[in-house]
Amino acid sequence: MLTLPFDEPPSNQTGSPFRTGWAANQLVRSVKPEPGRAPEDTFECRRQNGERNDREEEEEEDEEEEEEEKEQGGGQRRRGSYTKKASQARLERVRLRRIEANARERNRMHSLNNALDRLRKVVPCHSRKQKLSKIETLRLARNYIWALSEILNTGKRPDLLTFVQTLCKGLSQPTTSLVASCLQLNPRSFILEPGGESFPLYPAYHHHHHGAEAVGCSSADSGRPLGSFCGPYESLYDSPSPDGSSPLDAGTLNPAVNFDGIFSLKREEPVDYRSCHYGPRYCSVSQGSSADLGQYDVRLRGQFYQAQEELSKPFTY
DNA sequence: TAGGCCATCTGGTCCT
DNA sequence: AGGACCAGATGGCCTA
Repeated sequence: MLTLPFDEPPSNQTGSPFRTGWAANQLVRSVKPEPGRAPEDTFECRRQNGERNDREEEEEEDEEEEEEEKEQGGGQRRRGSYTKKASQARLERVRLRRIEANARERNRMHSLNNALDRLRKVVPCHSRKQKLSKIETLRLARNYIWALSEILNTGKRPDLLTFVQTLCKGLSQPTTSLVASCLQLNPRSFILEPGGESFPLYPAYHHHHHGAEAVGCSSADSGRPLGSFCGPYESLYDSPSPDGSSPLDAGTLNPAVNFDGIFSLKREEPVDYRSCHYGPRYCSVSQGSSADLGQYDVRLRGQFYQAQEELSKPFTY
């Protein structure tokens, strides 16, 4: 399922929260429930069980200490109160450590989310309005890498349909639809059944949008079954699917410098869109379709530079 | 309302 | 000892 983007990732982990007294704030928050959060979700309340465990442990320790004192013939009251205070301090330390650990964990997850956001931006279909879920982002990225590596390995251009099928392998239907919309394909034409076979075939493209432009191995307006297209994973790809073994698994993929096809990892000559296999409309941002394509980025060709630049950035958290 | 996704807390484990 | 990493639990939000 696609999820709506949150306003702004809690990014810029410029500093650990507890360097700015965040932990202390949490101590306050632990007493006063955070608005919008159920009371039982507060640190204090949610800790009830764990806290009790900690306290039980502390009390057990205290008992042990007292027993030790008795054994040693001590057991004076002053010393007892002293250990009480000491255990209180220890308890505070334990609580503080927990709060700090929580903050670190939160930070860690934020870093992970930031990385995922960056991944979302370099994945073929990037929507500002509807963002891919984490799992779908990872799946799409994997498929994308797989597809690119196959292109580099075989040196063949995939037809659009095959390419999109590869991208959408294993994705949820909403994500598949999104990718299809990005590439102006009819999702029904290539959505794979669980077994990996295509659904019964329909005219593949939105004729109303850019006309019946021939794409791939077939003419779009012929109504020819998609089976007559370059079959998925057949003509182009040697490996059966992204789910099977891939060159990435084998570690045989060399970093490609120039592939004069759909994707340009590095290009020395000016782009000639007449040679673009998918036509110029797939080489730039789409706009104005029934699926409100204006909100999407399709990262092919020229946009790939941007993607690469994005990838080249050092990871900053 | 159920299900998906997410953020957060938490305790355990491993590593330095 | 303390931090990083991980997975489970929990509750909130959103959508179909």
